[in-house]
Amino acid sequence: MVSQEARRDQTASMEDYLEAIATLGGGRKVVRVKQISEMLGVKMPSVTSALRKLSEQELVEHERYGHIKLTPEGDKIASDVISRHKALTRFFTQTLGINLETAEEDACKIEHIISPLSMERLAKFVEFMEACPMGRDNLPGRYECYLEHGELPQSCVNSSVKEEI
Amino acid sequence: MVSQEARRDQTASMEDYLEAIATLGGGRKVVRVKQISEMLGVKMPSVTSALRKLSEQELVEHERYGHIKLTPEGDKIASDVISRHKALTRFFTQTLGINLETAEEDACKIEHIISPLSMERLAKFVEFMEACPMGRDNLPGRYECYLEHGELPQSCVNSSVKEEI
DNA sequence: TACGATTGTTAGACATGTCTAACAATTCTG
DNA sequence: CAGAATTGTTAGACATGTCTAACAATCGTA
Repeated sequence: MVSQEARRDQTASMEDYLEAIATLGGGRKVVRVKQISEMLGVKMPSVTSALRKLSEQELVEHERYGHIKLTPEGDKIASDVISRHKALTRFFTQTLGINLETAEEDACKIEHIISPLSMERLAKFVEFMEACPMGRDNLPGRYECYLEHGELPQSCVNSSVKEEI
Repeated sequence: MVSQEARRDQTASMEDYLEAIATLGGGRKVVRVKQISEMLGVKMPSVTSALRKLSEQELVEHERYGHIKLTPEGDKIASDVISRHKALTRFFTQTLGINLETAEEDACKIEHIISPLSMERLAKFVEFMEACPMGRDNLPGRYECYLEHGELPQSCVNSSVKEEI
């Protein structure tokens, strides 16, 4: 089972730019340099510079003072980054119980460096936790309990398993 | 519950150097520039350059052609990085079933960028999976099953839950 | 102990990606 | 529709961390 991801030969920075453009341009909205700069927390010249590089690679269409638009190839990479981002965010929020803000921050960094294999497995794990009748309900509960007490007292062990079977 | 980690104001690179020195110097063994360069896959001048920076910050003791040794402060940071590395590796191998090599590679990158909160929760999650009588045994099994079949058929659901209660 | 091999250092080039300052194009509005 | 405000670009400095090439120190051994 080979996953057909877009080629991952972009730097973390360039992936961030592609991701931002895809996100901002979602509903065919016009994408502006300033929006990108604000979303990524960089200054506008950094965006201009990145757009030039991405244009040279034909991942973005951009002419001076003009439209910013992903090419099909750029969009493929962006979609891939976004799907990694989503899976990671779900893992952090749903499995680990992290707040959304922190989860997004971590996802934003890890999405660029995690191996394709680990990414695929992690995504599957999240799916599993959502699909599994035990995992969906009991496991997070038991994990919560573990977080609170630092161990699994008998009451805790018993309280959340039986009714699921 | 505030975890008292070493301050995390080092770059990923510098953390890598500290980690390598700690690992190589484990049993009071002499640490050499060449070993560090091989372990990290960089050339020797990169190591020399890094050692100078770390010396300036008093995280490493190093004089020209001389010993390489972590200061107590450097050792604190290194230990912290190593503990993150171990927890991440355990997560990837035990929870996700990733091979050790890939797990180590991913751990090596993520250890530098994951937030303290997510790191703490992830470590707890691994502990939980090991401690939980259900998690330890059944959950990985069911997850394996899910990996293989892409869903949770009834037989799969039933086969690994009942006997644990 | 002196020479050759190995290890370590220095100097300086290079790649990436950021920034500020200055300038240019575009757009809004009176 | 002209000037002001906003947005975008260019040029060039800077930080990080890598590399190669050349040189220096150390070590093992004949």
